Amino acid sequence: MQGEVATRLPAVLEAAPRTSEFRRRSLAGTAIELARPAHRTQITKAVLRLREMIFSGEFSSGARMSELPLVALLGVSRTPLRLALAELEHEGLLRSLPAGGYVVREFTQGDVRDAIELRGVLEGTAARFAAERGVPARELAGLVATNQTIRALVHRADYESFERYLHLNEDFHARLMKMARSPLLTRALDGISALPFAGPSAFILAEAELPASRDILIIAHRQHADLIDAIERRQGARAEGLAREHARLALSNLEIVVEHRDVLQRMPGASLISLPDAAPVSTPEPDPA
Amino acid sequence: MQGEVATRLPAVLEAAPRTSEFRRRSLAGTAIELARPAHRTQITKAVLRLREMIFSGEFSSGARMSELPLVALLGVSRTPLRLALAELEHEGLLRSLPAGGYVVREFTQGDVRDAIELRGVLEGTAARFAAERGVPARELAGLVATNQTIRALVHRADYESFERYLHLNEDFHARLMKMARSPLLTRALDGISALPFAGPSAFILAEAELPASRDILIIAHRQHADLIDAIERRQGARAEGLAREHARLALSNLEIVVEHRDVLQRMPGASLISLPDAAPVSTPEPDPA
DNA sequence: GGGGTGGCTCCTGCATGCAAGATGGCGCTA
DNA sequence: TAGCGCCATCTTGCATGCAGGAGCCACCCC
Repeated sequence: MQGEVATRLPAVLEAAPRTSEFRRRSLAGTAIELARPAHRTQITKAVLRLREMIFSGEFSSGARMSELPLVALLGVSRTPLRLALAELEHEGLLRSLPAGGYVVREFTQGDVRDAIELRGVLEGTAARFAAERGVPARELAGLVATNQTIRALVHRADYESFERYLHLNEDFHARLMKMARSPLLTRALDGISALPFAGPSAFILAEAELPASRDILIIAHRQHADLIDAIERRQGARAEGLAREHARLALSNLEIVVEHRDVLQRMPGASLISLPDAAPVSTPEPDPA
Repeated sequence: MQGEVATRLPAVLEAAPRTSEFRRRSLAGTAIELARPAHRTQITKAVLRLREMIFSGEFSSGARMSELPLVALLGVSRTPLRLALAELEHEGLLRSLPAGGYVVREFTQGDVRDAIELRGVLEGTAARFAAERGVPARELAGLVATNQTIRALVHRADYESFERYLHLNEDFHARLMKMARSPLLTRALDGISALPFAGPSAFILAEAELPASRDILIIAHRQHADLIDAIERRQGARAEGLAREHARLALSNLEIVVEHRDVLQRMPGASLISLPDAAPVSTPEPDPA
């Protein structure tokens, strides 16, 4: 089984950022990307391509993002490229230097921990808002249906199921956020979930590859169900606590994954995370550009 | 007394956004502004000026921010202006249109409420982090000293004291955030506090002008003290709850202020808030540009 | 031999010209 | 008279040229 898993992993690895991207665009995110579906503008073309390259580790963290090489690489002019770089800085993927210019940002393991905790705080707030303010029955039914579909997939091991699980999980969290009816909260959460390791499906990859952590899917499903129950019963504090704990599942996965560096390094955005002891990533030379 | 208050109010109104600006720059915010102190670049020049104009209500919410008029107005070229507009969009002050271009964003009273609640959630998380992770005694002493200085000002009614209070209050909240030692949390909070009505000193103006709400300063001071106590005792949940409730003081002020439209309309950023029933702001014509 | 200084090169920030698309108004037609 | 379509203008998106500044290397002086 492990063999088949390893064989089909690349497809899943490709799917993950795309799913996340879909969520970013379809939910709230920057209206620019929402309005221009594909590569309508050079800016979005550059943003999408750069984000993909950063996630896939083609730029080491700390690498300088000089404009002229990127112009040659992406085929866009400097003007839209600069807008794209500014966008990625706001997303947190790049860091601007005092003297000008950008470098790929580096994240510590503590940053990852905080990002996950912070997502729990914000999703907890969303769950509390939903419980306190009430949710139309129809909307709640949609959430229930999503989770029931998830239930059928939890125990299956094939990879079509896994991809569907990823999508449904994103969908569940998106529906939950929508129930809060708070644009500012959505915006704040998007600012966190834009980081590749902070989204609700970030470390799910580990659950697929490492059978020991597959139980987490069962737990996650139960937490979803309890969350729905709490919202339905208008139990705000319980809903908030459940959502926080639910996010902390990713913390467990983080710990599992740092013990299995090979799994971690195949995750999108792994090259951005600097681990304290071991070799950071594959390439020994940090600055090829 | 009320006379003197009204006479000196404009100075305070001018001071408020400047203080907030200082906090944004000095804390974490966008590294661009941190690196270039004054108007080193045309971008920051445009951002600062536009933000000031939006806060002071020179653009009505919904007004289109066309580039060429702004170029003539600000004396910068279109290239840095576009960067500045993108920056303000990320701050949440502008909204981008599907067809291109930006308009000044409009906020409902519910948005204001959510922003305040959200600030409470994030500051609560900061307080919890500080309590859970521990704070060096020296740093805690600094927070105590700040709050003791505030204590001396709570009962005074002159406006030098008031300006000092504003500054000290910002300082207190900045120190608290620093104690959390979480760059991502700081970033998330900055994303909320950038909104003119969401910062920790947003509605303090009401407390100065309306004697009935002056008690709130006393309550706020006590909450600060309790917050310090909770952090010192490593009581994370208590610290979180206190910080949330502390933010909700601003909700009280919001309610007070919507009853006194004249006070509200002199606040920075008031023109961005659409109130459900009454006339939106002073100017009857929404589009002077 | 080491440190400081001068020059050079690369890079970013800014301005402006051009083109495509959207929007609004006006006129024509049914 | 109302609706539709076309045209003109305005506005944004993009590309490129230019200048200023920071960083680096080499060379010279102490």
